[in-house]
Formats: sequence, C-alpha cells, structure tokens
Amino acid sequence: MNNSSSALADSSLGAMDGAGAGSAAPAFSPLYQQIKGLILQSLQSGDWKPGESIPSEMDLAARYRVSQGTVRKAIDELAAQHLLVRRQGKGTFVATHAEQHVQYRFLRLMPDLGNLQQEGPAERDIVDCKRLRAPAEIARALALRSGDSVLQVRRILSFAGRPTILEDLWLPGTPFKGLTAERLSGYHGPMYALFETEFGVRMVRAEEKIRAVLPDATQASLLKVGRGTPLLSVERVAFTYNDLPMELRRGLYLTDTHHYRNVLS
Amino acid sequence: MNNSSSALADSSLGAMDGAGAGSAAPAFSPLYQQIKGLILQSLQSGDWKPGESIPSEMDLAARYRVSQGTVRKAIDELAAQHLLVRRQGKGTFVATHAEQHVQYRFLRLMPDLGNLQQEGPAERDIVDCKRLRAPAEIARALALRSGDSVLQVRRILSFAGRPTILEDLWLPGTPFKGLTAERLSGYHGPMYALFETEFGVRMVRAEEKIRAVLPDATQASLLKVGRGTPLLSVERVAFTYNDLPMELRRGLYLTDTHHYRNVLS
DNA sequence: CAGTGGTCTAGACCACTGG
DNA sequence: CAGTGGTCTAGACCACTGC
Repeated sequence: MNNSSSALADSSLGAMDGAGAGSAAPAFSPLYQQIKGLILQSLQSGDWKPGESIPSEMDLAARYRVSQGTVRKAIDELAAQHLLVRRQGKGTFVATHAEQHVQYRFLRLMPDLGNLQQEGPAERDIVDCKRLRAPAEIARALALRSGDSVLQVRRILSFAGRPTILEDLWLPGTPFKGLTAERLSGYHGPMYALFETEFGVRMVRAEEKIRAVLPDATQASLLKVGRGTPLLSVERVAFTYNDLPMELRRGLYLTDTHHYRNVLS
Repeated sequence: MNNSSSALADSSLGAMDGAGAGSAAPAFSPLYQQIKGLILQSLQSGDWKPGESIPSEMDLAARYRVSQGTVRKAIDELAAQHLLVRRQGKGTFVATHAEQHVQYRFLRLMPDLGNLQQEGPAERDIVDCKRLRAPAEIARALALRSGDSVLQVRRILSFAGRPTILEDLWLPGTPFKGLTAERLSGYHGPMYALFETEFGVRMVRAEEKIRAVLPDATQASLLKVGRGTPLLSVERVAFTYNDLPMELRRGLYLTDTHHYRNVLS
C-alpha cells in the first residue's frame, strides 16, 4: 500500500508535451491528462484490482511529483467514467461489477411496475456453451481473425418464473480460456463480476444497437411466446480498458411487462 | 453585460448551510452548489437565453463574492449536464437545440450504414395538430390535471423518402399557446429549437421507455408497413429546468434499416 | 493585444470514516 | 484521533479567440 518509489523516471512530465520527433500537431496535453494515463496503465496492468483501493491523492501526488489538485482532476475524470469510485473518508477504489447496488450496470430492462430491478434476482439458465471457430461477422465485432477460437453461450433469464431474456454471447477464446458451462452455472452474481475475478477482464463501456424483431422458431419456443410476438433485439459490444472489444451479446427482450429504460441528457 | 451589483444580499453565502429552522438533516451544501443554484435561476428566469453567452468566470466570481475556482466548479457541473457550453477563448454559452452539430440531440435512431445522421435532413409531415382536454394518462405524465388543455401533434419523419418514424406528442396548452400546425410546418429545424425561440421552453433532459410492438391499422398504413411488422415503441417524457415535464412523445420507429443507438458507461 | 476559459500550484480548512 | 476525500482561496501562467 505504501510503495514510495514511482514507476516514472525522474521528472519526465514537463508541463509541455515532450514529443521528441516533431510532427504535424504538437497536441498540447495537460499534466492531469498524462496522470490520467498513468493511472489507467496501473488499472490495465492489474496493479490495482477491482474492488481494491488505490493510493491516496497525496500519495499519488508525491509519486508523480505533481500537486494534489492535479491528480485530483485526473481521478475526477476517471470517476466520471466509472473506472474509479470515490468514497469520502475511506479512499478511492477501482470500480467493479461485483457490488450489490451497481449490479446489472449494463442491463436497462426494468419492470413496468415496481421501480427496482429487485423483483428478486433473475433465474439464469445456461442453454448452451461451446467453443467454435469465429464466423466472419463475430470475428469482426471482437476484432479477431475469422476462424479464431471463440466461446459461445446461450442463456435465458427469467423474472418471477417467466422467461424474459434470451441471450447469445460470444467471448474471445484466449482471454476466457477455462470458462465452461459448469463454471457459469455455478456462479451466482453478475456475469461481468465473474469475468473480473476469474479472468481479469473488466468491462468498462458498451455500445448497444436496438431493434424490434420477430423471433425465429427456436427463439420463440425458448421464450415460450408465439412467433408473432414482437421482441426487442439488443446487440451489445462491451469493451475493456483500451477500447478493446471483449464481448458480443445479442439479447431478445420480452417487453410486455418490462421496458428498456434510457435517460437522455 | 456588466451589471455589478449582485442579486444576493451581502454575504449570505456562509460556508455552512444557513438553515434557520433546525430540522432532521443539516445537509451541508458546498458553496459551489449554491452558486450552481444561482446560475440555474438565471437560466430559468431567462436572464441568459439559449445561444447567448453568460458573464465571464471572473465577472461571476466578483458578483457572487467567491473565487474563480468556485464558480468554475459550478459551471463545470452545469456544462457536464449540457446546460452550458464552454468555448475556450470565447466564453461560456447557454446550450441550445438550435445548433448544426448538436441537432437531434434526443434522437437516437441511426442508419445502419453511414455513421452520420446526415442522410439528408429528415422530411417532416404534420399529419394532425389539435387542442383537446387531457385524458388522465396524458395529464399524469405532464403533471397536469386531467381535462386541462393540451396540444396533440401527430407527424411522420421520412428518411430518403421512406416513412420511418411516426410520432404522437402532447404539450401542455398554456406554455405553448399559439402553436399551430402551420407554425410547425413552416419551421425548418429541430422542434426543440422552435420551443426555445418561440415559447421560451428549453428541454434539458428526457427519459425514454422502449418496447417492441405491432402497429394498429392506422399506424401501419401511415408508415406503409404490414400489421405484422415489429416496431420500436419509444415513449419519451422531456423535462425543462426544474424537472418539470413539458412534453410527452410516443414514437414508432421502423428498424429494418435503422437502429436505436445507446452507449452504456 | 486584451479577454476568455484552462491548467497548475501551495496551503488552509472542512466533512467523513474507522479504529 | 489520524487519514482520506472535498472545498475554497489567491495567484501565476498558458492556450485560444478575435480585433
């Protein structure tokens, strides 16, 4: 917790960008942005793990040879991106998906009645889980070469005993080596939390494309609805620290008693 | 631009909350939050109008008798909420819907191909526009009494000549007195921009509930699709400064060549 | 060039947490 | 009580805009 000597060489952090090889745009980068980058490195490299606390602001200020205000501004931005969480009086912590009140951070489906996501935790059934060679489309989304090994999972989430979400998801094979259906079924808690603790992969950001569709025969029977029932198709790509895509997920949401909630600001 | 005397009494802004009547929670409120409140008041009251610049940070610091850093932090938060826009070297401006690059700020529908919203500006057709007594459901969403006058508009947006969005929207009658179908049709630009310039109503935030639905006969014919075509139902409530609901909008989106885009972070 | 927002510092003090 | 994040200040200087 109190390793003093910094990973930086002495004071390579001039206020100006230290770009050696002159190029088109000098692209002035403020000190706090550089600090932000250094903190990010420590997060990516696993120096500070999800749920743990990072060194105090004073500590970091000393390490990086800047003022507290500067590391503060860096941390502010990382906290705004939900990479860090500040807790007054306690410290600054690496954000995690494994917390009670932030569970299902990326799930926007809400029951029409009863504001909370708490109509009891969802029941999860793994329908299928296998490794395969990535089809071109999947490979593209995950920034792999087509033919690379990927893990494909199909599961159903039920609320109050009613199948509500049918999800297919694809994970790159290498980072998720060792993930099996048993491992998934045996785990209770958000899937993204398991990714963190078991595979060191933290999902930081995601993009979704939403459409209205009709299910095919298989999908309809799994969700126990007719083929004419309109469903929400939610295609999500989730990213780790470096904007690296690490998951492709295609969900079909039943929206007769639930809705997808979004806030625009 | 340079009115010096402040709207505040002398120095009623102690660092501590000046709550007289003691109650349960003292609820400490930092100075910059109070400044934020004062700025908000000036925005609501129309002192500073959309598109205009507000006084400089130094100016405001002098008015409110605080340091530049404090008004800076207040402005930072308001800028994060998109109520203000900072422009280095020029000043701080009141955000507006009437700008080229932020047009359609609340519209998340994107063409599947061609990243931009620019497949040419949408063609807009007002199908219907009338005043009526608010049904209970509409009244509730707009925080009115049922029976109060509301304006109901139905319109169709087409992209590349193809009807893609069918929208019904309801506005409270009083603030929007004088709004007619002609006024709407004659205006080219975002509807929310017209609300700002003509009625002084600025939409600041919105919440959407999204479902997959099938159209009824009327809706299907207006969108020129079959009754079995699944559509995205997007129900939006838009709010002004005080979290006052000022618009209810129900959209049906055709999502065969477009999708609703969302980013989770 | 003056005026604006943006960065950085150093220091004082406050609020919150936990031992 | 010590340690952490949170607020506030005063002042210096930088980057950007437009005249």
